[in-house]
Amino acid sequence: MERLIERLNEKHIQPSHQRIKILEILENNCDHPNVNTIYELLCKEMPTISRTTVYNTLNTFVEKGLVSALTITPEELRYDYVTIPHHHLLCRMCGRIINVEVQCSFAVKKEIEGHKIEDVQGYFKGICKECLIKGNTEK
Amino acid sequence: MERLIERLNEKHIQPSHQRIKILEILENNCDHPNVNTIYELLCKEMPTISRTTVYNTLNTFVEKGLVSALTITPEELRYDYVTIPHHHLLCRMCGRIINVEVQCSFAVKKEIEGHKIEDVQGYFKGICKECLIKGNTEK
DNA sequence: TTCCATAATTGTAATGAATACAGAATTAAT
DNA sequence: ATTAATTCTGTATTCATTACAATTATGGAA
Ligand SMILES: [Mn+2]
Ligand SMILES: [Mn+2]
Ligand SMILES: [Zn+2]
Ligand SMILES: [Zn+2]
Repeated sequence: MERLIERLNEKHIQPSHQRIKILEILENNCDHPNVNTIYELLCKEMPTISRTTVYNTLNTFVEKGLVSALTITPEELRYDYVTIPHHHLLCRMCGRIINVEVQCSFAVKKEIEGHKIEDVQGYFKGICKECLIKGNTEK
Repeated sequence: MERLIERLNEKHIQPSHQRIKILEILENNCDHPNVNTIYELLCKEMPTISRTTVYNTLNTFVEKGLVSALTITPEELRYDYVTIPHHHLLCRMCGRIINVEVQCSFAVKKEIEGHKIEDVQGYFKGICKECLIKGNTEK
């Protein structure tokens, strides 16, 4: 709680109740939730929250570099509490996005073929370990 | 033209006029156009084409593995005539998506940390070479 | 504490990509 | 030519996201 307020202050974001709660949800949900998932979790504790507030807050967080947005699924943005670059796996069975440790030599380059690089995203699509174990392999 | 029909036949897609034209546009536009760009180019030669046909056709192409769809921009899908895996650069100034040669050792793996890998996408965000030369570096 | 300016939140309307669907047109088979 | 299947078209719908204006909360000055 104090730690969350601290993180908000570091990025010069006013720590309102809504913002603290949204950041807390991001911290506790490592499978990169979308706006709707965040909104529904939020409703349990803040029944008056507005969907617009969730959108506004997440946009602010991304602009200030507090969290990152992933464009992996075509339908919607997914949000990531972690901003240091890392790769992801999108499971086509359960829909979760899972962090993957990959040390890619190109992830640190600032220039490739004359183009200026500011951000790197790497992702895999497939079936996650848990779904494989459950035999959850065809829909 | 014959080559395009050949490619459609290989994938068991009936080579209708619309499909041939759409495939031709994809072949001639290497910056990974979206549906609207394809539609507007198409209108010049086929004024009666329907936007729905563009969507249907591209969905068919992707399902049959003739072209690939890129989820790099959050707004829309971008389409790629090339299906063999390669990396991309999204230019935040001109919006083009440019192919980048990167030999990533992870792009060929079939399994990572217990997860089954079926597809790999890697992309960079930044400013393309042409925009840098033009000094087109701040919007 | 009270007042005021600013920022944050909310609800509704609007936008825009993508899909659903049903009828029209085209093509292929008989 | 007739029929059946496929493709194409236009419209309506869905859904994520943004625009906007009104309301509420916040923080500082008096
Ligand atoms: Mn992550
Ligand atoms: Mn490409
Ligand atoms: Zn899974
Ligand atoms: Zn550019």
